[in-house]
Amino acid sequence: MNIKHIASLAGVSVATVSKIINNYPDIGEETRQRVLKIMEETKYRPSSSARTLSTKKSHLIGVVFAGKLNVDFGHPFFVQVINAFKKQIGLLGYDLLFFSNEKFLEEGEDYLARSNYFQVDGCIVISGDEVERSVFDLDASGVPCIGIDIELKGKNSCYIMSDNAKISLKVVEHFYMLGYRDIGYIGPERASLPMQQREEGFDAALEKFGMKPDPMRKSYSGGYQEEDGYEAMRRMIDGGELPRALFAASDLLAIGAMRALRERGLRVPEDVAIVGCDDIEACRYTFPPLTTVKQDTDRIGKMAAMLLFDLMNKQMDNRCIQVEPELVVRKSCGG
Amino acid sequence: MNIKHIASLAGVSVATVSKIINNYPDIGEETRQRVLKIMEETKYRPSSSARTLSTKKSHLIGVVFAGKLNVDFGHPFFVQVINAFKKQIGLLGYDLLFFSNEKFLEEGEDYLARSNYFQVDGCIVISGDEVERSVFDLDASGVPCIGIDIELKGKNSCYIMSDNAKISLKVVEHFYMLGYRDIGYIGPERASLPMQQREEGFDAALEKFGMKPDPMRKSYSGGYQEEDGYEAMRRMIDGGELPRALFAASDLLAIGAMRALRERGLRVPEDVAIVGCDDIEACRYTFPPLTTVKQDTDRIGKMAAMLLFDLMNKQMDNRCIQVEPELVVRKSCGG
DNA sequence: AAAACGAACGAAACCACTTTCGTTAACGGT
DNA sequence: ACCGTTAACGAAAGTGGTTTCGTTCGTTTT
Repeated sequence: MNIKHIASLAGVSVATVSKIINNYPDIGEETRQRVLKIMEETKYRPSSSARTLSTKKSHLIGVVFAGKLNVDFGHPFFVQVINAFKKQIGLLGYDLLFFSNEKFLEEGEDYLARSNYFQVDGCIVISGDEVERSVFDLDASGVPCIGIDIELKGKNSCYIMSDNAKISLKVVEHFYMLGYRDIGYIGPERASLPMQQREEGFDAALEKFGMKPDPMRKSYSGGYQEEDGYEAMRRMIDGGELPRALFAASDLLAIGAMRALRERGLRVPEDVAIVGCDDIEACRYTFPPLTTVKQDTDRIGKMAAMLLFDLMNKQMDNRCIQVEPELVVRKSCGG
Repeated sequence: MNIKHIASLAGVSVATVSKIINNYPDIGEETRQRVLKIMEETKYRPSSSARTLSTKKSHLIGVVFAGKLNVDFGHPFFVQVINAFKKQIGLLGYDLLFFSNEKFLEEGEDYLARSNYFQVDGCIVISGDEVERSVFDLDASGVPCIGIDIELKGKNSCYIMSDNAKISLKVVEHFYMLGYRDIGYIGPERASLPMQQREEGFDAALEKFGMKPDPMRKSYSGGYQEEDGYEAMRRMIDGGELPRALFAASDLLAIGAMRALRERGLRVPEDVAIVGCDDIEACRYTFPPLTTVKQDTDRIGKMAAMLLFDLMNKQMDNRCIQVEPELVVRKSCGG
């Protein structure tokens, strides 16, 4: 069932049918209704590939998980963002295409090639840790891109992330209000931009409240996982200088740290208060429930969609949007 | 940069280039190499839409989340399955297209229409709770479909789910070995097929071990969420008949039940032992860590991909595959 | 009544590729 | 020298739409 059938059923030309589909104004009302009715009855739907072929617009958004394979559907933050993004971009008439990196990595293909192949109208790129070069090729190529937690500099790109300095500020402030003057930090060492910002923001916040950063109260983790937090915490305990309050740069890190603490007979929050970051679902179910800073993933995803839409449809400057974080107080700092 | 450019650069016809791309045998080795070299240098990639248009194959798999909107990227089980599925289907050369239900629900479009529009080669449909009619239209249409946790009967469909009866059997057996003779159940009442199977399997398993099902030891939850488990547990506590062991048909339910127990001063596992189902990430971080039955999501996803591949490429009978579950012992039953 | 005009519609080129079928030339066999 | 065969390649007809540019015809203007 294609446009030709519809045309002949309605006794008009294919051009006319096409114009009706695309809301051209130069069609009489009676014919429009007649054709519409036939399309309805036959459940006709135009073919997206034929359409894409002639218009160069696919109404598809490519989704790229940048970074070593751990950033995929399993990543809680990513999942929330993409969920919100999907809702909003769906409302705007786009569908999501997930590039499968498996096959094409082995064949040496890259994201740009995939984007061209499918003629996606734009891409959202979400970054975990280190980012492969091919992501920046894509960015530089002029395909409209919006980056989450990654600095994209292409002329048709923008990027969005939480205000990470403010995240740290909020936790330090929270500790300070609770009377803590002795605050440690756990986070990955050579890390993504957001993580760097969190650490720098942490140091800055300490200063702001009249405390001074102390390298002895920092413990660097290899990665972002629970296990990494566990290791980092153990090293901090064994190192001797145990702070009374601790900011872990991700919830998983915090959860791992709590496990290490518990193993050594230390109690949260009595012996050490702790706050995480991200507000993944698991925070609510730990013991004690973890105080954390929520990244506003709904807003990030939604903004990403709207920004990308603008990027695809009008000229725009490259810019970065920061999204306000929110402290979520649970039980891991007492109270 | 299209096939015509390549052809003229190489001094051959477009037909020849096309044949080279598609590995036709009737091309001389020298010309093949020459053309290949040019394609390499120009980074040429054929257009997927043109290709789809003429071959009717898009190499795209449609992903449909069936059920009331809660089944999306936020659903842990779904996410794990789709992740494994994506890996395997990616290896086979397919990419994933997520239908955005937002827009098209409001416009009265359905899954079948979307599938036709994009000419997806097949679909994976993942079911949470109740399933809208449009899913069965898709199933019946002959588009190759594979269902996860949903019984699809179309002639080009298969479905996969965990062996839910065995899940229940394994938990009852576990409790039995630990000496419990008094086992309760929490689960949704009017529920999806897997949930029904779990409940029936539970009853059957009790009989098998010489215990008898007791309605007083069942508490039905409205849904699948933590809150639902909390409510159901409270009702059970207030109802008076508190079993010493409890099987919750999902981890979130179990986590909610644990919260209700703790609130009433009851301890897990001392006062009541509990096991959940699914093995979501949070199980590891609850207090105590939750013993549960792991659905083998890797295997489910992978099998789904391979089955769908067969469905798309050869004639096959409709059938159902059951996947073996695995008990994961943590701390919520003592020991 | 002739000219001008606008509304409604269609012819045809185009998008980038696939695939069938035909053509050509070289080669081996007799 | 002639025929049959095969290897290597190209012409052209699809595939299902979109869009430009006419064309036709009824209506208004002068």
